[in-house]
Amino acid sequence: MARKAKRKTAGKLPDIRAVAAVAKVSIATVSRTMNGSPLVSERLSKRVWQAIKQLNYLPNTHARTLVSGRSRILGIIVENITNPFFPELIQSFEEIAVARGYEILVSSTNSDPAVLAACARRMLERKVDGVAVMTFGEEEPVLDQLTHRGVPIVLAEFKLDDPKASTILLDYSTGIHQAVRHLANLGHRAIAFLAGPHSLHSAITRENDFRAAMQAAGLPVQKKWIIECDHMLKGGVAGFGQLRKLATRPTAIVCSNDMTAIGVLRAAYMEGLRVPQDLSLIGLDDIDFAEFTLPPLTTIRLSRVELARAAFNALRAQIEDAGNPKLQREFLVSTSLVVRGSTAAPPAPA
Amino acid sequence: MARKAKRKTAGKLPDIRAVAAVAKVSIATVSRTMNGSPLVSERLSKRVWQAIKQLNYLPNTHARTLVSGRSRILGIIVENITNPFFPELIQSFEEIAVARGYEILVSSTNSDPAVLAACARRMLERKVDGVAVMTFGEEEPVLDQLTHRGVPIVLAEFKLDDPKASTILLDYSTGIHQAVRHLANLGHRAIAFLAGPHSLHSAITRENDFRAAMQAAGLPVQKKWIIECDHMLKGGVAGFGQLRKLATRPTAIVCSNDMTAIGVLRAAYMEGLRVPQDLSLIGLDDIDFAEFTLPPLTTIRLSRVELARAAFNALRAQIEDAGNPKLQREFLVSTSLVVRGSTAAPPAPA
DNA sequence: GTGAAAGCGCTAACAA
DNA sequence: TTGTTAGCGCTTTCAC
Repeated sequence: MARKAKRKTAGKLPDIRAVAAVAKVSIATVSRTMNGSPLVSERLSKRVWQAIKQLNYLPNTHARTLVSGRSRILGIIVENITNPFFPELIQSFEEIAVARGYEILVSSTNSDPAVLAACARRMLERKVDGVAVMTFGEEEPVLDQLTHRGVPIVLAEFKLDDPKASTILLDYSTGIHQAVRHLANLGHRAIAFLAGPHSLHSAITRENDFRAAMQAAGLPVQKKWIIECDHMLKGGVAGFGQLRKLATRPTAIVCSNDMTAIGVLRAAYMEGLRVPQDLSLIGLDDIDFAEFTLPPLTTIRLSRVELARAAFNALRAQIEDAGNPKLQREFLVSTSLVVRGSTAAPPAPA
Repeated sequence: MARKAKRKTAGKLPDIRAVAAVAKVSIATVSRTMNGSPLVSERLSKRVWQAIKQLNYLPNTHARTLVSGRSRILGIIVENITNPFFPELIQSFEEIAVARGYEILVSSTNSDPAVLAACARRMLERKVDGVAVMTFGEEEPVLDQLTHRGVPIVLAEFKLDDPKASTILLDYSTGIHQAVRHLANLGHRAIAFLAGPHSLHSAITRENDFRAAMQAAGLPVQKKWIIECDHMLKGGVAGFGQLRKLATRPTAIVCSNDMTAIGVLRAAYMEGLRVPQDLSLIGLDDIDFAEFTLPPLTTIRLSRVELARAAFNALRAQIEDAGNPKLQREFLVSTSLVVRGSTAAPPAPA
């Protein structure tokens, strides 16, 4: 008997039954009201909302998820939350998702496949409705875990042959061609490229696009001037160091991302090299910082907002339009050159 | 009858019953095994784990949460994920939390109380076990929502008179005193302070500590040289602009955070002012970028790792040691000056 | 339109 | 040590 009494006693947070009791309706009606079912009469709906307010009731998402099978949680896995590109991406993604009634679960892998696997597993346990995999490479094997269980995913730049996987194609080519042409127009012929880690699809794509752009501009591609870095500040410093050791040196450097470029900026400064007078420099991403470096960085913009929106839309389509055979599964995000202060004509030969 | 058949059919993900069936034990034994109960014999435990592996079974956290009342999710609310200080903090917090079996839910408020309220609400709905509120101010009213429902929280720098609330005290004073003394030793007497927004406790504390440090160093505090900024890059530019308009100008600037200092660096450069020859500059936080600015930024380090650890420990104590009357509810994180290249002796008077 | 009732997958008494 | 069973709070048939 003490058992039954419990139900009535305080201490417990209000549940749907409490609301139903106050509103003098059934719990089904409360549920329907909260979920915006058109079947509920206005009279009852009003009573329900009032009871909800009065009790300060909050629905339990776990119970909801358990029965409905949908969590309204979206995962977003990024390569490295410490690279400002990603927080900016996460921010946009979160804004869009929250506005549409989704929660997000963020994970950063630091390019470690084991971490990725753990993330995927945790997201599976949390029953995410979809995952945006913004790691830009190295991910395929693990991702099967997700798609095999029917969880929609969206990848940047990599097509997975699975109906549950969508792809965001990044058109680096346009931006990189613009960058190389910009440099060529300024008079540069000796242009280096500090690439990202080859474990990333995106890094390889960017590098290939650079080669293509050089060719298109009729410029020679020097093998020694294409150096694999790590997309981090330190990598830029190291890459620049390697370049300096060479007998013949480039007059301009295109970097696979802004962090690398900022590292170069720092390294060049330490060596007494002036940017852009002695060396022209172009980044990629256009993170917020790019505008605040010394000099402000000329860079190839990759819009986080566009990317986030594409990722969300891809997922939403998969989730809410599941049956549709004509589902859009490919999205395109473009890039374009932003000219600031880190590029100029090459120094006159000595 | 069709109903019953369903249970056996494929399509469904394996649940605890499936595991029990394969292992030929009861579901209770499966549950106990997964949760590491010492009651399970090794013989059965082995069978269970094998079945789990065989079926590729993943427990449903929502079901778990629903019945146990604990979600093993920790919320972390930051002021602005776009300020690199916070991703670095989140990264540490996540690492610690995941290692201890917790998931994290991240939210960024952009200092908007309405957003904070929405975050708190969503976290309540997701039944988080605790929340680290790393917004550094403006938060009290909303936070009651959390504590009233028995959710432990930990605040930076602000004591809430609630048994469920813990506090992390940040000892800015030490670092700021070191900074001012460092400047004074170099010969500076005219030192400005670019403060953070007064809506933040931390900003006010930092400002007060600056005043105290100036006094302690026997230096005059000029009202006009204390300017409220916004802790963002742009704010630093603006604050520097205001300083430049003054008839008498400082020879050194201490900033309430690194972002502000980096903004100043940029603005000074645009005006042809050299740092540190013409102007000395000190930041606060020591974000990863600080080492890579031109010149490298002298700054007051606030360890994200320490802060994250303190936040996690505070929460864990509240959650897992709930009953304990001798719970530690105050934690201290220290700061200290890191001298790099943005400080030097003041220019000789003209 | 509304309500009654059957679970969603799991944990935690309690019984054996 | 192991199994049985009653819910956790909600959505969703299915009746009415």
